[in-house]
Amino acid sequence: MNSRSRYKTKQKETLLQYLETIPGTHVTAGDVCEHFKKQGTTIGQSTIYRQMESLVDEGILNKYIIDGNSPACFEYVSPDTHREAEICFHCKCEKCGKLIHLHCDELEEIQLHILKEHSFKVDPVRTVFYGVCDQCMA
Amino acid sequence: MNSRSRYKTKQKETLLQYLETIPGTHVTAGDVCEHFKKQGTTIGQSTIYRQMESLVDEGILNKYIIDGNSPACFEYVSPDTHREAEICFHCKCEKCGKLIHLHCDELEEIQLHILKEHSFKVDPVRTVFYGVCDQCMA
DNA sequence: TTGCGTGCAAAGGTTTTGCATGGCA
DNA sequence: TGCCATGCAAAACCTTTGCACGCAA
Repeated sequence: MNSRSRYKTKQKETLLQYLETIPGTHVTAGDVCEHFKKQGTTIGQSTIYRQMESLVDEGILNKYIIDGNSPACFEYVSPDTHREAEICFHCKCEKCGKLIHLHCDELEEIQLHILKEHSFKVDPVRTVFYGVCDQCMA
Repeated sequence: MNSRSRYKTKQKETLLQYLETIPGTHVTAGDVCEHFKKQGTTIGQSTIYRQMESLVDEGILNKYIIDGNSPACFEYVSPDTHREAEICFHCKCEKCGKLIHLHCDELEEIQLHILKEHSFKVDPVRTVFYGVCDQCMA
């Protein structure tokens, strides 16, 4: 629940610059830490956790909790695809663990349907469909 | 990924007996541990975690992940509501914590749609829609 | 100068695992 | 008898927090 940051720091800028290069990709906080470590750029992990959390609050990152034990996934949402991401669901295969992006108008209708008929406002960012992917079905 | 248990043990029976008394209630693994500790019945926590995980595999328990840091929630599903649960989705309000059961033909179509168009077989028992209920919207 | 952001290390809490023992079939 | 389940403790894991220092405004 960090409010929007007030200072512009080198770390925050570096982090944001990196995230902008991987739109639509899922990364964990650990992934990001490792990226900077390999690159030689050192940003403390607490800073990464804290900054990413405020980026979520600012709507620049989406945060997905796939399952309780694996780390949370973050995804950069560029300003122009922001609206699109609002109607993007995720599917998690319970066999192989694969995470699939689902992008479909029909799913938008579902949201509307549930809202109107069942008075429930679904949050796609939080919601994950669990099931089995085609490869694992065979 | 524990497969169905083969032996019938006292611990498993005790655990199941307790869970049957609280259908529709959300409990964490920790809650269950504490319950037995207070009651004098001692079941090791590893056993509780392991048994509950296999009960999930057997479809006797549902497991919900509310958010990554808080512990996972389990819910007993009685046999007679089990079949219903197969075509029943759940909505979890993120504000008040209320759990809503959705039974609707349109949702069945969605499953079919995702299966045919996106080659993903959704498991309704595992899948939870997160969002905000009507009371909390006001 | 003020106080926010950073970084390190350590804590926090949940869940998993190794291994010897005990119980079911 | 053979093998699974249990239980304890410790590990593993992700994430948060305390505190002193440095840097932005």
